[in-house]
Amino acid sequence: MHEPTFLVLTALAAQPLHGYGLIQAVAQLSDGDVRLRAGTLYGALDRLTEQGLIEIDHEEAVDGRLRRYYRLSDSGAAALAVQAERLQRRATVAQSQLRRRAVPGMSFGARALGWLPTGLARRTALEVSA
Amino acid sequence: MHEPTFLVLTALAAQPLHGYGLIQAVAQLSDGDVRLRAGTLYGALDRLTEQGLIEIDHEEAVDGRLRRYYRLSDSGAAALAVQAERLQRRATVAQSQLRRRAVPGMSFGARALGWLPTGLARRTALEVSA
DNA sequence: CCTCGATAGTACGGTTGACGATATATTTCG
DNA sequence: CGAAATATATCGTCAACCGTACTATCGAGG
Repeated sequence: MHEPTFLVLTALAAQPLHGYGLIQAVAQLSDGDVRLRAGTLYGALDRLTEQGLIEIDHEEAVDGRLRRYYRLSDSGAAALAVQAERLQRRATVAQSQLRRRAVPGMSFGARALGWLPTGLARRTALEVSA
Repeated sequence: MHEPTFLVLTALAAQPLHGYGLIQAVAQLSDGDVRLRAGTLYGALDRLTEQGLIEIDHEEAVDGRLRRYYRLSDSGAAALAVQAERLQRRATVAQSQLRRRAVPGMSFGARALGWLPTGLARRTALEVSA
């Protein structure tokens, strides 16, 4: 799932919204760094509806203009929760890897071993000692 | 930036790796749920090199097979850090939005004020009644 | 001996999803 | 009267990812 899609679900988690409202909600929730384009939004809305992650809540005609409100379905809420946890894990892992990088006084062996492909670890150790 | 790309940078943050090593490192770092395909990997590697986020560390010929090691550049490390923070924020926002949703029997006031310190909650309640 | 799986890289075609541009229509405000 | 905000929709394009297949070496097992 990409960022725009994720943010659409995030916005709909709190309450039903219509297209234009979503554009603003997403901008707000992302601190202004994701500004949904119409093409992205309505594409995502159609796709998510088809996937059953969101549903049409109701339609309203205000002054001849249609407002179509979407709401998050139960399976959409579940999907969002799973996805949020996933992002959390990815962020944590990346930060922990970055910490391994910075520290200059750390020995290579202590840093690298443990998850290196077998054989490669042995080879590398030999290279270092050579 | 998509997940595979993000995980490639994450894997390279700790130490230089070659293509095949990256496939395994990414699988491990993602708890097995992202298994990079050759097409994805080498496409990403070329793209990231062009963008200056990674660099070729060195090349090795082992048994007639080429091993090309890549390392994370300084700007790549910066980009990864920024991206990781971004994911963290997205995850947090999504989880907070989901919390607002769940409880259906909760009144508006109780939902909105539930987490506020008592004194502040009374203030807000007055504002609402006004 | 020969196949299978792991290691290692390259090439190509297809699909998805996001994006920019554009069209349309109404209300509100200066 | 025109600009900006509100509101939905469509089109073509492109980046990124995916599957698959091809090349190649090596060790293990049948």
